Amino acid sequence: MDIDKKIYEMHAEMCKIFTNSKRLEILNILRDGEKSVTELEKATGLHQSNISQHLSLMRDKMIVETRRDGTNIYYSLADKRILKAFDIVREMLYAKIHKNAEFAQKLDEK
Amino acid sequence: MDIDKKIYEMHAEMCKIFTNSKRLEILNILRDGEKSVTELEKATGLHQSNISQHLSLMRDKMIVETRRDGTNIYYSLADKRILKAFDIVREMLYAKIHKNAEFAQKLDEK
DNA sequence: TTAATATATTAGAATATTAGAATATATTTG
DNA sequence: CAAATATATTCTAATATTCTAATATATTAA
Repeated sequence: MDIDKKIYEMHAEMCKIFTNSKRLEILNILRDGEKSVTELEKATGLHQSNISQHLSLMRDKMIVETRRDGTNIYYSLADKRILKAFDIVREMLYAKIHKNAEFAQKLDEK
Repeated sequence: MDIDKKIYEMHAEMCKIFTNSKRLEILNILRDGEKSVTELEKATGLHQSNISQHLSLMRDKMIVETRRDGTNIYYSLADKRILKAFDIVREMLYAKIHKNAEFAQKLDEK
């Protein structure tokens, strides 16, 4: 298969991970370093099974890595470069929000 | 609603656009500048209706912009910053491929 | 106005994703 | 070994996404 197509598919596949706001929240919490499932449960308020599902998915896709310490399992980012990509998207979103706000204001002025 | 949650949701929503390899291919073609639907049809080999659907979606989400010239409609990127994010993801993917290849080679050596 | 070209929309079947409930597994402590 | 704690897995109903084919709309040229 065409190598370019393959990369597009891998890219699309990776982005599927980022289509869930809870997963993005989890990843953003991991920005500061590894966290256990329980810590993530407290930080997000999600059900344990649900967090575990999200983490399992992200581990399969090699977005996060794990380290066991006793009964705890600590999750961390496998490649911190993803944070840079997230930051760019966030910049774009803020710009979009700002643009929309300006547009709304112009409508009000009429 | 919590502003952070809102941003995570917008981010997730935007990433939905990138979960389709055809859309990523289209966006990458637009890297070089605006293209008409027909040009994109030729470049990708996709059905016209399908391209139109993808473009319509990306236009709704303000990822691409349009300009009409006669019967042609030219599509372009609304915010070129997205390309930088794509490049980071691609770097990560290449690193992952490389890592996997090394691992496979170690297995062979045994 | 009619034909030709470019683009958009709709409908529908196949497939994928989600959260939560229930259950299972693994580790430590007593 | 039994109990307690932490984490993982499985199942299911609801919802969302995909592509193709068919049809519709818009613009230009004759």
